[in-house]
Amino acid sequence: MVDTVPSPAVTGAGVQSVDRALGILEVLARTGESGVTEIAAELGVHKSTAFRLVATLEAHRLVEQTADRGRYRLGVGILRLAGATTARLDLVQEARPIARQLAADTGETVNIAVLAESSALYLDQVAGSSALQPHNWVGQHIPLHATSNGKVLLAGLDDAGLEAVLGTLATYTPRTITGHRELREEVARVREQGYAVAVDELEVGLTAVAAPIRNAHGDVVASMSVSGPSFRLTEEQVQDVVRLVVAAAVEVSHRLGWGHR
Amino acid sequence: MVDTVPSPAVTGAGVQSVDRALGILEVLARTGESGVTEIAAELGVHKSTAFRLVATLEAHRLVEQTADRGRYRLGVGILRLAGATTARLDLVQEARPIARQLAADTGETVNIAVLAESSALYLDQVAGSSALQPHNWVGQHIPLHATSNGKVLLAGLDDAGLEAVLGTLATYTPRTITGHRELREEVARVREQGYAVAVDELEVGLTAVAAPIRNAHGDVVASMSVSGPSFRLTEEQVQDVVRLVVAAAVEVSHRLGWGHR
DNA sequence: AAGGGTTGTTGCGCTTGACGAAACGCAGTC
DNA sequence: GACTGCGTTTCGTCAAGCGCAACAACCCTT
Repeated sequence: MVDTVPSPAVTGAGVQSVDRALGILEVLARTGESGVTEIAAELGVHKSTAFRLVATLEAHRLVEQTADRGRYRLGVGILRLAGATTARLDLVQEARPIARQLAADTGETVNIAVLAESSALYLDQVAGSSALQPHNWVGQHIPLHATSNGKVLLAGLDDAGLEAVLGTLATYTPRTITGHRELREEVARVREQGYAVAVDELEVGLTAVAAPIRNAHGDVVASMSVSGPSFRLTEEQVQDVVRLVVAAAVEVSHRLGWGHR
Repeated sequence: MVDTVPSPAVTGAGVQSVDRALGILEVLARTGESGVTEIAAELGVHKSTAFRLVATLEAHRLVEQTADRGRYRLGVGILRLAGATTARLDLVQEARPIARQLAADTGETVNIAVLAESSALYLDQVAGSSALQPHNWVGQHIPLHATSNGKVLLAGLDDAGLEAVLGTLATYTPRTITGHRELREEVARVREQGYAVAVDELEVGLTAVAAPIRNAHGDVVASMSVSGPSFRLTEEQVQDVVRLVVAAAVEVSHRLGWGHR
């Protein structure tokens, strides 16, 4: 196969039609909703081709159309697959009931994240009781240096690994840590105290507290966080939340075999 | 195309290779982990075909292999897509058309409520066809122990959470459940039968039936109810309404990803 | 160590199945 | 009412994907 066209959205490896179909899923994930013509243009293929691929995806419930002759968006089949994906991760299985309890106790949203290729990958989320809820982070890659989860995961690395993932540190808010030296100091602090706090570092008005989850060997395999609007998580409240998050993370760690000699 | 083999797992509609690739995802969702040979047998295709499809899926991170030459399982790309899906999946938005249909079928008012800090918060309401209509509850906080919606939401909690929200139980009518023990029994009954009924418990002359709405993890995230004057919702009518409400709630749950496995 | 029996992986022709062009039905809209 | 946009359908063509078979690691048992 030769690269005749730039083909912007398609990686171009493997079975062509499958490759294009998966490209459609990615387009829909990015745009939220698109028409056949729009998708075809994005992939650089003919309308009819895009239509046939979309129809196949629709037969498997991976996409659905909004009206009888309307645009397309991602469907519930994706959620079923996602459920099966997390079901096999015993980390999520073990952590879920504890995360749910933590969400109930704090009234805020609980997230579980792992380290994946220089960023934090969010595996699971339990919504807090409040009507005001943040958007769903599950499946998203989030910068390590601007989140409480990320700092906990960084603190779990040794110095060599830490160095490897530190590239340029993007600025999200005035409070984002952007200097290598400051970040290293912050990571050392997290390591020492066993938890991390991030106030307005990723988004102004967003506060989060995170603690490490360890496996039987004591390695930090994941991070559990409570996050909510800064006006609800004031400095004194954070102190209470820290205790709860750390206790919950320790409980999960125990379930994963940590601390049993 | 002729049906040479039964081809059990594949629907057989649309673009063949895409259809097969998506079939692989479904196989992996079901088995959790499979080898190329196993997958090929399941789809009724040659090993090499299965391998190429799997490799394409892997390029998009939808599947990943356990070791360098190992079996395959669903990958993190699925989670990423799921994140984009739930971002667009609003409970109210998904439930709206179904609630409207339910209101049309029953002729009564349909409400959707979530749990919010020891009370039921009404998110949406679709008016029934009758001229006699209750006032609009949207945005109001309603006691959990005196409504069908509230009892469904209580039934979705574990025992610890249930205990936490049970304070003093206010009396609204002679039929309001006010004893902790009776309420616990009622909640247990709701849990078992999958729906709740409240007759004259909040207001004399007001009858309501509610069923739980679940997310992809099976958690009860909301409750959907049909309510109307008790003289229209007689005991026999309630039986029909129960079926309709439960069916509607299940349909909404499916749209939110519930029902895998 | 040597053997058979598994895996997952890779070239290679043949042909089937997916592609693009164009036409179609249906909504709005000027 | 012609026009323009959409999603959908049909159809002939040809290359893209398929099955075959050989390959390379890995387990077993011998």
